[in-house]
Amino acid sequence: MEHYDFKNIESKWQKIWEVQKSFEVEPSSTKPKCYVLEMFPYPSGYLHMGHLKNYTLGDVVARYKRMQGYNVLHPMGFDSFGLPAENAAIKNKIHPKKWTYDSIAHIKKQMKAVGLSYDFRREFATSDPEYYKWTQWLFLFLYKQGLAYQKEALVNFCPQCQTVLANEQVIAGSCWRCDSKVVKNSLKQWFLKITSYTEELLSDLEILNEWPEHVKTMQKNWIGKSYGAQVSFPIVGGGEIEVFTTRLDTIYGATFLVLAPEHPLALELPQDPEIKEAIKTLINKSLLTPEIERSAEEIPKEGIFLRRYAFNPFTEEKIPILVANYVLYEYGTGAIMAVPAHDTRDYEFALKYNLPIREVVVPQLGTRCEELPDDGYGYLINSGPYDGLSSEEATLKMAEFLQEKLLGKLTARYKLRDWLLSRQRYWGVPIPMVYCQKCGLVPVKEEDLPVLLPEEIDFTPRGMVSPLATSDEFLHTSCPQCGGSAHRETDTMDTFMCSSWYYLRFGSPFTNREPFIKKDIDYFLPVDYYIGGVEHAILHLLYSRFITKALGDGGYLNFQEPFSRLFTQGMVLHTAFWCPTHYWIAPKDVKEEKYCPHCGMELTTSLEAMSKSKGNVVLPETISHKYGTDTGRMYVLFAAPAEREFEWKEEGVSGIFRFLNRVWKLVTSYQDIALKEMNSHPQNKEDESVKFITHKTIKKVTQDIENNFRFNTAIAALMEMVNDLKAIIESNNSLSEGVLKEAVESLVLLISPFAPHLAEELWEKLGHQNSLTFQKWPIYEENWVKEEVVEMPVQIDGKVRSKLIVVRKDRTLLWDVKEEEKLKELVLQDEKVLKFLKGKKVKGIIVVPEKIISIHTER
RNA sequence: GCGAAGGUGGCGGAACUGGCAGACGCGCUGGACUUAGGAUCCAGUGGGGGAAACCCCUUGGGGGUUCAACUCCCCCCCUUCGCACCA
Repeated sequence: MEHYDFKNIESKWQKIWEVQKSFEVEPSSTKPKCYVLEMFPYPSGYLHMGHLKNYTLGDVVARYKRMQGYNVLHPMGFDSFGLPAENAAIKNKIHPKKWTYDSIAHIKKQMKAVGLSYDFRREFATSDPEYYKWTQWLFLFLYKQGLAYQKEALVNFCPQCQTVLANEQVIAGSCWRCDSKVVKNSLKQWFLKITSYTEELLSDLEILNEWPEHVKTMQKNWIGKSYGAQVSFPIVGGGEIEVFTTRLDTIYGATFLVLAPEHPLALELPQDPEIKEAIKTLINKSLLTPEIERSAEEIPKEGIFLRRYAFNPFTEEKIPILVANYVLYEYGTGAIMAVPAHDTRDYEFALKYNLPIREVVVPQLGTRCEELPDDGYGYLINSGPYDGLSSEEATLKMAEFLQEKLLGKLTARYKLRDWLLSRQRYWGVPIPMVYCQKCGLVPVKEEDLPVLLPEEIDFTPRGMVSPLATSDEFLHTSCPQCGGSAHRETDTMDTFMCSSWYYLRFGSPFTNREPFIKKDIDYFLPVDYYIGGVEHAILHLLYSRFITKALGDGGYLNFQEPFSRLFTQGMVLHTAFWCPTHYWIAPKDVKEEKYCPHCGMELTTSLEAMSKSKGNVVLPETISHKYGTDTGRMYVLFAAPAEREFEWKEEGVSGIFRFLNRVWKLVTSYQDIALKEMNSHPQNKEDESVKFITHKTIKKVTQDIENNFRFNTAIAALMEMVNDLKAIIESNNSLSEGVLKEAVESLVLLISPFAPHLAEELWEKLGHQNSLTFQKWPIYEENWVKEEVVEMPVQIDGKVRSKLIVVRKDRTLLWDVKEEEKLKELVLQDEKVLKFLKGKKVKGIIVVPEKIISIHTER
């Protein structure tokens, strides 16, 4: 018998799919669409097991949906602008462009070798001028909508990467890429006004029913809405300080005010030059220290009294004004009312500087707080006319008072801030703006796009200035408005801009006259299944949602949300080694157990997500060369539930390979069975068993695919099917061919999304002419998913003591109530049951149809 | 500190709205076929007791509800991941 020759089979079918253009798709007026998208990769050399898992998840859905009759859009491309290309280029002295496109070529080859069913005609890289032309167009669109603006701002700067970072890219005060501490610098920067959409971004989370809850929570936290009040405190001697508080009810306990060091009033208010100096020192200090050290719990609170006072509008007392490092300028108004009795931070600060503490909210009237600070809600004391009110009532009453006196009102604040777009780096999309001496800031004309990234350039990072500024050819241009001499904006865009709209372009990549043809987008979008890692839960997804909404308001789109269904897959982990001085050490370089090859330091071993930078990648080829890519695909799906991370281990792979071989042997023993016309109606008991196995499996696999990517159990069900079929076939020769044909064909169809090459070959061997890409997915008959004979366990006092064999009526209904009574009689005649009931008194019998019979006795 | 997810054999993991815990796979043990097998096939495999029939125990720990609990309730422990001076 022919053996399972995966090498030839795989290349054969990959060629056929290519020649037959199996996966190319166009909008159709008759077929319903399904848009399956995996997050496209950053092309950093090659694909590893983590990518394989991600793309296979999508591929299974895509292939399944095709068989269900959907017109499936399944595209792929490359997120190819960004830092690593530059870093690699500097390190290896290759141009980022060459490095990037070499990478892309290699990765594409790998993708094809895996048999991913992409429409490669739609492929693009975000660094293609044909694509970034439209990214620039998008920027101009936002600019015209008033959603892009420039601002001198304190920005997060990473000294290691030599670039400005968005707030989202600062993780606990460190750079998201290299972990260096981030410092603050002042620079004129481009921002996108994502805050115009804060409320929509928040409230539309409600309609994303098919998104994982935790991702929505993360976005909610990031947007960070909090309800409170803004209150003006009049300054003694004129002026006022506005604060934001979520605890208006505690305002009688506000015994001092605190300004952030950067607050403009911090330098204006004090009259004493000594204090001014001290404040300047404090400002510098808080700018230079990273926002928060990764593991350090807290920066010690430091403050300076300005020797100025404000009136508490409620108590009308004079309270001191201070400046302190624990108040953030970016949040709220940059100033707070301090209520030490009911806020831990204020309490700590008050103790240190000996400021008054006044308890104003108690848990129950007539009691006192057990311990201060106490940030719980309760009832007011020491609060004048508000005494005795609950926190809630008091807040409303106090707000009325504020409104009357025009001193404030209830309001909400958000943590979300505008998206800092500018990057002082080379390998990115040039921002299409021009500075004219006469006209000022002028957008590049649409017909002059793209503003090409110059290739001959020294792209080493130089800190606060983009490398583009060193290219005279790029820099000097004429003004689009007056034609006079002008120079270009030299900053490039954050690469999240590139990935914030790529899913739209996939729906319509063939036009070079507009970013996309609306009619095509109307058909294919939104994305039905979006699959990728949780690491993009905030940044990429929030930006994409924002861009979708902005384009929608501009009339370009007619849907609210770009991704209807989101699936976050668990990462593939592998052992990695870490040296405190030499960072990640590739496992292949670790010879002496756990010692750094460079310095001999002891290495830290940990499980990490596979990534090139950690050196712990395993390539798909290590499996496909030995077992074939179908085995590799199936293994990453079988090893663990799709949403869970798992540690890569090669040991388990052979199990899948053995299984595919069993499938091969089983199916090839029925060559050309498809050519015969046969009735699949069962003729005998064995036929019925086979029929039952078949339909039970169809049901299970279908539901597992539909129900949240439960591919691991779907594959287990297929294994069970094969095991059971083999057992029956080997012990019987009375099986009807029609029933067998149905079983074997179903098996091949069911396995095809997972192991498409094998399935195609077997389908052909069975005698079919056409590729099974568009074969109909099998449908189970409800009649045949339940076995006729049911074995019911009998429990006595909670322990299984016997089993009762019951025959189902008409395959559907098990029994009616009368028969339930009969079963009770029956079970009391059972020998084993009688044995265990000896000397006991039966208190009750419970019959759960299809499940169990439970007897309990008096105890 | 706050929030979320999770803890089941030697390992990865199954178990639908409470109904036979350990599906499926790896590994391991024994056997068959073999010059050989790291190929294939068959059998066994949670722990303990017993010659056996069988019996007892077992889903992080402790309590509870129920005829019946991995599943529900209360308390505690541990792990992972988010957020973290956000007023």
